[in-house]
Amino acid sequence: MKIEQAIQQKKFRSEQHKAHINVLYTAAWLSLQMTRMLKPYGITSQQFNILRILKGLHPEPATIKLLTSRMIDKTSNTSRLVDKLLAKGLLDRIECSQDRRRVDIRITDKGLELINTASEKLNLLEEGMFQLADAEAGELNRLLDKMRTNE
Amino acid sequence: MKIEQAIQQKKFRSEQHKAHINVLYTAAWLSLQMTRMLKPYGITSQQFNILRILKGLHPEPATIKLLTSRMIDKTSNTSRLVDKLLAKGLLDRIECSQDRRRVDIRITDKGLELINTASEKLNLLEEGMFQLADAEAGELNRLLDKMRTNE
DNA sequence: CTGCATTAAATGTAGGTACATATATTTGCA
DNA sequence: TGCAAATATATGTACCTACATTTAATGCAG
Repeated sequence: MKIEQAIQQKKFRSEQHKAHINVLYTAAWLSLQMTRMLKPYGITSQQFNILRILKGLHPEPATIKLLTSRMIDKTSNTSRLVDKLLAKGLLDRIECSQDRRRVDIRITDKGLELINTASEKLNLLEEGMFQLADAEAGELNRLLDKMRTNE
Repeated sequence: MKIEQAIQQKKFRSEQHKAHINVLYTAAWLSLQMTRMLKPYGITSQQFNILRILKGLHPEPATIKLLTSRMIDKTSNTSRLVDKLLAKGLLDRIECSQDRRRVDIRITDKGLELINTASEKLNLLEEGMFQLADAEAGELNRLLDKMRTNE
């Protein structure tokens, strides 16, 4: 569906303005797909994001600071998200002996198992979702990176 | 900044997967810019979205249902957002006499004034933000629309 | 013309974000 | 050494989303 139909707006000030709206709309749509897909696993997409980062580092631990720097949403409240995952037994929190301000966080076996199963589902979702050829996806990445030049 | 640096991840499963992450990241970045820009005006970006739609319709009113269908985020809680704007005197709510389930919502002069001032600021922000040529923005729109083919 | 499905809007609840501020620990330097 | 600045994490608050449920009014089939 074209963005014009999706939000029932015929005209836009410019192609740039339309692209702004289109990025927001597409991200909301992608988020919703992911939220629904993860629901049966009892985690949210932000929580999934944290598990994904921890899986990549495993068996090395991460600090809250490291997790935050790798999050897609930079203003996420990592401490509180970690609390939720801890309560579900999906990760461990160990106080760091060298620097007692820091906390080492490591994914548990239960966490690894969950993310492996959920990732398979997510891959299937992405396959159906992505109608883009490799070259098109590459161009999309280039354009998005360029859009954020003033980052 | 490239997405690889932004979230400190060197490798992605595919260009498509990278594009998925990139759309989410770019939207979060755009949202944050907008949130901060609107802060001095005392409204959030969701509230701005509602005022923008009402301005486009003015002097015609909108129902909650119409507003929802035009929102960028389809799961927004339009009733509650309208409540907030009503409390600030930026719109009026009139019960509809033909169909007493419905509520007619119209932007006030104060609302129009606010959105006109805020829009100027937003345009300036967008000018600085968009490094994309018209043709590039057009291509970005095409690719995003295609990404959501299964919508 | 009545009873039930449908529709429009509001609301309860759990989880998230944005930002300011608090708490604890470490570092650096006079 | 001692103490202020810097750093790592946690927390309070206001606003937001996702979804199920509620309330109220309308439409329409028999």
